[in-house]
Amino acid sequence: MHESGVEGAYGSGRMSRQRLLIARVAASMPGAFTIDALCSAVRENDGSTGVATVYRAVAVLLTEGWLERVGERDGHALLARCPVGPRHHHHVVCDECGRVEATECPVVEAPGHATSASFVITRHEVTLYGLCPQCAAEASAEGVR
Amino acid sequence: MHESGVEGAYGSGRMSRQRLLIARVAASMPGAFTIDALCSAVRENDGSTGVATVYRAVAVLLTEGWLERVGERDGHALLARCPVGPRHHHHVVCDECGRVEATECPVVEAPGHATSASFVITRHEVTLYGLCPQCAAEASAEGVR
DNA sequence: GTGTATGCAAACTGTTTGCATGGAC
DNA sequence: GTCCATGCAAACAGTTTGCATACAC
Repeated sequence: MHESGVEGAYGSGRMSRQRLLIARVAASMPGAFTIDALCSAVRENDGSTGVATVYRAVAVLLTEGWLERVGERDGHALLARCPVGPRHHHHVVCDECGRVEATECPVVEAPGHATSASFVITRHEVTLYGLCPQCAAEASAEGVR
Repeated sequence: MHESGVEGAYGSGRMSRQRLLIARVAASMPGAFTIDALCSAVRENDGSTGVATVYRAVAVLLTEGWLERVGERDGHALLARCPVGPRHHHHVVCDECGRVEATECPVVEAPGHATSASFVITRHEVTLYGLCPQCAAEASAEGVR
């Protein structure tokens, strides 16, 4: 594997053992994750890594665009390594397993849209939630049981 | 004025001086507001009202559906009294003054949507941000100046 | 060698909870 | 009269910061 592009993750910042670990763990997450899930996973791998380091690293990864905020759950931000890059897109989050995929923008920029017609829309946030193929299959199996 | 429907705001809960004040202040907010903006506004009106009371009241107002989470700014939830009611809808938030309006759902439920096709979408969150008519007018006036 | 990243712990912010008291119904 | 809502302060969770040390470059 090509290390998932971990090398440039911190931009011009220095690469340390901890930062490498944090980026690797983040990249290996199956889907969206909260910061403290990341903390746990990192510390499980190396208990000597402090939480502050994880927070600082994540802040850098976010400003570098290597990680993204893709939504939220129970008031906690959901992060994910998004392969799409800076192109305009949104995310689908699996409510069951947290898997995240990029999706095309489902928003109609209809100019005559009812109440919003008088607003000048500059940006929008969209997150779709549901079940990924695997979880959907399991759920329907449960239902039949 | 008809008190903006403050009477039923807390459902079957009891109405107190503080709760009445909190609901009135919330209803008088020009647009979306954060909890601590509400706290400040309430305490400005009656310094003896504790923050805990505001938080507890807001929790009730949210579960009653009298208030709604309409988005977020700097990691803080934006709340607003939404006149639309429980019908499916979304919000347009003015980045400048915080004014909020309801808008029709701009999401296309296209069944064949690229990557999300394999996901079973159960819900979505959409918030539009931009400038309300007034702020847009002011902004363009600034630009011309 | 220089300067950034780290670990630790303390500080800090926003929110919730326990408990005795006051007030709504 | 009963029970809910309040105020206060303490507890709490999540996050950030200060500082001395370790390490990348």
